Amino acid sequence: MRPTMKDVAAEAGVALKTVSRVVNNEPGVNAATAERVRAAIERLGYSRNESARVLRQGRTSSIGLVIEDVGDPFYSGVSRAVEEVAIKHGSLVLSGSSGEEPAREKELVLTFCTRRVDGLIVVPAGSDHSYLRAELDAGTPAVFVDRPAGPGLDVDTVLCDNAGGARLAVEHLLARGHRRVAFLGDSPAIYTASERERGYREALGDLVDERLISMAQPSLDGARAVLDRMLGMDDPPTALFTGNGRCTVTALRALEGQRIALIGFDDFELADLLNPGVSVVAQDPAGLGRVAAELLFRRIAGDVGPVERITQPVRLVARGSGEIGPTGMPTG
Amino acid sequence: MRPTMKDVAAEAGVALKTVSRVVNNEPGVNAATAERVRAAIERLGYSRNESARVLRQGRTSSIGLVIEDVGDPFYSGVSRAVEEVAIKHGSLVLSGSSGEEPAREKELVLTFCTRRVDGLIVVPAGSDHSYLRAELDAGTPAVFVDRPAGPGLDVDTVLCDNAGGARLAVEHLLARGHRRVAFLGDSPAIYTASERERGYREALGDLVDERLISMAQPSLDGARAVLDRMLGMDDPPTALFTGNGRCTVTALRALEGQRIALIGFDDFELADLLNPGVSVVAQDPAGLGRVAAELLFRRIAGDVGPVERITQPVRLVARGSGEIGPTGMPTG
DNA sequence: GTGAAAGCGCTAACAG
DNA sequence: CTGTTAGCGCTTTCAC
Repeated sequence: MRPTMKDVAAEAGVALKTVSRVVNNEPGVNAATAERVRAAIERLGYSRNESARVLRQGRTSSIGLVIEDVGDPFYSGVSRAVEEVAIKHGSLVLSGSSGEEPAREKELVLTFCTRRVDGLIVVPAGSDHSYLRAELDAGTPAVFVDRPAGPGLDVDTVLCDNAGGARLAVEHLLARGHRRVAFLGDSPAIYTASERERGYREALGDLVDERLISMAQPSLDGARAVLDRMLGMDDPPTALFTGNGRCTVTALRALEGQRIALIGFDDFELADLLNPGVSVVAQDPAGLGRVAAELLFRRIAGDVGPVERITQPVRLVARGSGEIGPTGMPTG
Repeated sequence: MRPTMKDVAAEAGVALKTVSRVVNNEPGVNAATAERVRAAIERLGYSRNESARVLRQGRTSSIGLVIEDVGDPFYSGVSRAVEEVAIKHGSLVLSGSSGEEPAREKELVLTFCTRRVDGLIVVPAGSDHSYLRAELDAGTPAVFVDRPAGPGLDVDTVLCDNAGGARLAVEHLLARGHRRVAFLGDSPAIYTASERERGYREALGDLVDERLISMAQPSLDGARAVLDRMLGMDDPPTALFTGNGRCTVTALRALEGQRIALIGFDDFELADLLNPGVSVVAQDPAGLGRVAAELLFRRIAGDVGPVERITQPVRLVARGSGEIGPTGMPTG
């Protein structure tokens, strides 16, 4: 169907290998011959079959990316950055969403391996990654992003400072006079959620009140019930710290305009347009993706240095909601 | 390095082909033999090299997806849906962002073709797709999404009703008494932008005033200047129609709370949380992606019916900003 | 400079 | 039920 190198060789009246040389810009081909080959390629509309090249060379020039959900702005930011770096290295990206299901994560990773990707970038959904051991041993490097690999797997990891960010947020609220700070986080099974909870507890110290902590998948009704209960207490929270972007948005909807200090983990588009603007602890998804991808390509290129564990800083972006005082009035 | 079928065959004491049969679940293998092979596979940690299979079968079980930017929520929605459908068909997705650059689009498409993807889904950035002719002729089906292919290329296309949606928005404003409706759209070189402009003009008819139309890349300062100019006129607009999600957000920022009726094309997260809620013409990115992918897989499966041009409906979501009257007061 | 031959790991086609 | 042979399209090796 499609013309092959053999066809081009016949058309140009040269040997197969000469075509290969021209296609790969290898030196040692007479300029006139090369020109004849190029003409034949043009005439036949030849394009190299990468599958055959891959089979022979063992390098696919592609990497696998497993994230939680491309539809989520945080992960699509990571995605975009990874793609960018991959292009720069002449590599393509095979990507898939795990939807927070460990089985799906495993399936995607193994499928990518079966395609012999040169490397893997994984936002893990599960906590058992023993299935990766064989692939790592076979020489496929992997970098974990946003969450660490399960126990027993020593692998490059790029995280952001979850606990530190949470401390930052809570300290910001404490400095403005709050003593009753509630926490709405995602399921503690998720690494980032439990790390942020840890930072929250560390910052609050003796002020921790278990009744002000709720860790669960954020549904609107659920959040509403939780907030109603908390705000109905004798000593209700005067501030709220939400554990990720989805929690923040859910909480904002559930609050229905009730005025309470709020800081959310994760920045989101339009946070500045709400009234008051939503103060957040901002991560840098693009930075996360870029650093992870660059590390991966270093490994692919043969870097066998010790396992790296990189923590990216986060920063607090004050927009108003986090600067409301315990009495409901804005503070410095 | 990695074990091959040959290794497994040796380990199990059978012929290569028997291993192949077991790996592919082909019938006609003695249960005991199959078990022996499976044990060998397990022992050696064998996983099939998909590259070799691809080379032999000519099917890569992968499709290429070219969008404008994975980081954009609209396109990541499309992406997610495509991925979903692909998984269902046992296919992987190679994806890349064109960043609205025709050269990048072409490069991505051709790279995917060189990898022999089974099919292509393309959100075109450019308007010349003659480079695709050879690939289509070679039997690689393609579906264009969101925007049609350039002239001369008869190919399956899934669009949404851009002009109809724009009409819907403008008529909604007209019905509430507006006579001065401005339009802030993206560059008219982009198909969706010019289609929406067309719908806007059709709905307004004689009320069109060229001074109320601005079509350009939406920068914040640019939007601010345009809006200042328009709102400073003797007969300023009382309503604004924005041509896509980015334009809407930019306009909202530029307006800085100035109260004017507004309807935007494209829905966006948190539109309901702003005050007033932002009325929009909502597309269905997931639907767009799903329909396109399903059509593509029908083609890959051999459907050679006539070229399809599918238009997806849009719907108006009233949230408040589009229901402000010419005097600035809410209307029914 | 150029070319012939071998083989990457697998599946298709046929033979036993 | 099992095995043998050929060959997908390319790169590698070595010979001319």
